[in-house]
Amino acid sequence: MIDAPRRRTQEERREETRARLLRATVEALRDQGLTRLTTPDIARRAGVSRGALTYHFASREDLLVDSIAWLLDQATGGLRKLCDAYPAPTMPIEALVDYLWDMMASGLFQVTMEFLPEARHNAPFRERLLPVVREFHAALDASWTRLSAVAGIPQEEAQVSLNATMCLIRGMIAQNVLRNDPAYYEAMLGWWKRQLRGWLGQDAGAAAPLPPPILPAFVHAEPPRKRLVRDRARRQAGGG
Amino acid sequence: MIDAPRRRTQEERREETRARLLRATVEALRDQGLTRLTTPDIARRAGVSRGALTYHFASREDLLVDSIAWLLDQATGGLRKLCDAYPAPTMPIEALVDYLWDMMASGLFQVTMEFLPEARHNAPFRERLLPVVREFHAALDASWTRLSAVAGIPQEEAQVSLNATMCLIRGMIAQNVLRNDPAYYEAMLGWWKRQLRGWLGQDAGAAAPLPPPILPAFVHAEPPRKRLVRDRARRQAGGG
DNA sequence: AAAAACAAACACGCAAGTCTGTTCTTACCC
DNA sequence: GGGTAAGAACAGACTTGCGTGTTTGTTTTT
Repeated sequence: MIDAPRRRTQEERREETRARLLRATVEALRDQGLTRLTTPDIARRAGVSRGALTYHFASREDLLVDSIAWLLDQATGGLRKLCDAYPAPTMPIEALVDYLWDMMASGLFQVTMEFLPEARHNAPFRERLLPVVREFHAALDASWTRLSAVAGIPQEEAQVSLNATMCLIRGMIAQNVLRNDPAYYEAMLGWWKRQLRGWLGQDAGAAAPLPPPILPAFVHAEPPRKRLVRDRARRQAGGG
Repeated sequence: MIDAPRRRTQEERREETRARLLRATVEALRDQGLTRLTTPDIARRAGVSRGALTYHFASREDLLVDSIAWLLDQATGGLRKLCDAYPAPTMPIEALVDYLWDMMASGLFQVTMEFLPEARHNAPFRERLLPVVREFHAALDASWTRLSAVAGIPQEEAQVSLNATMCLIRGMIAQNVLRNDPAYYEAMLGWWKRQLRGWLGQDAGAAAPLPPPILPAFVHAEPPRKRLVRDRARRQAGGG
């Protein structure tokens, strides 16, 4: 027999629906991209009606902003947890770089690449994003400071080299879209780790256990084609 | 009196119109972004009719691909010219980094950020872009090799460090969208130049004359609002 | 009973692709 | 070499599809 849907408080209903929508939006953003991000799609993914969506979020843009904030919050939390995992001993720099890479490459920067262009051309949207992103950058800086403290490294040096690490990772992920060449990136990241260890004056360390990623793994699916490809969709007779 | 429009050959007409459309597309892409890139807009910018556009390019996507190829060709040419400018003496690494930064930040990577998400989610589009981008990457690698030769540096080392430079620059430009902080990037780039000079075993060099940028300077205008911002467009009574 | 939460139908705008008609070049012919 | 037919190049109207925001109606909780 099927349980009748348990009675929930209004707040429970509200928060669950909103949470489903936020997560669905981020996943759709990563898997389909911003241009293919439609409110009917999001509602379907979240398992709610479009009416529920429009009830909780007045516009698609509102939903977007809140979803991005949610994602960055998750990332901040993971980062904090990582730092907590290395209180007294020195954090192996390789583990840090690997963690940052996984965090960015598995979802965070994929999603960022989706909304950055919109932020560039849509001032109100950008303004709403700025405080959210500022908070994330502050969390990064705080992490670098904590790490430099436990490792006994000049804070200035840690800031610039670890922020540069983030930029390097961003650039690598961006390039990866049109240059899928794992060896290239592995070599570059390995080289970078060696440089970092030199700057920060560390010896080699063991690999570290990392907190789990925020989103489930992404498989490149490409479901129904939209818009931009209509002319390419003509099927050729024959051929398998 | 007004000159009657000079008689042009079909090829001249064709090439001029196509060139206007390619350039207009790239500029629109940079100034308005891919989501706001409409064929009526492009035609207007190019000073041709929409009919002319659709005559020369069967689809918006065709026009996009050709425009990107054109842009990357321009960049490749500039890079080659830069290398030619430093045949015998050692290229000052600062000049190289500055050139790459200007090239990427003034248009190339701005535009790239626009179409990367589309390439990620649109396989046919991506496949058409791959050979174009491969050629660009090959031109980069060739430049690194040439530079390493004149500078007497191990080629391997030059490849990885200069490709890393490109990735670093990409990441910085991406971050710049939501962290407009010139001092931050200047410091990072300066730090990076010092590191590079160390690896490549150079002394300080004078600033170099750089080839001109591909596109005219961009001023953030944000003309008519589209789509995503409709709800934000409500004007408040009063206020200046 | 009232309000919050949800559901679904409606209307508008817009851009891409298609199509039909017009102007400009070229090639051919006498 | 001038006139003309054919085709390239251009111009603009039309059609369709789709996604957003809106609105009106229903269920659930208070």
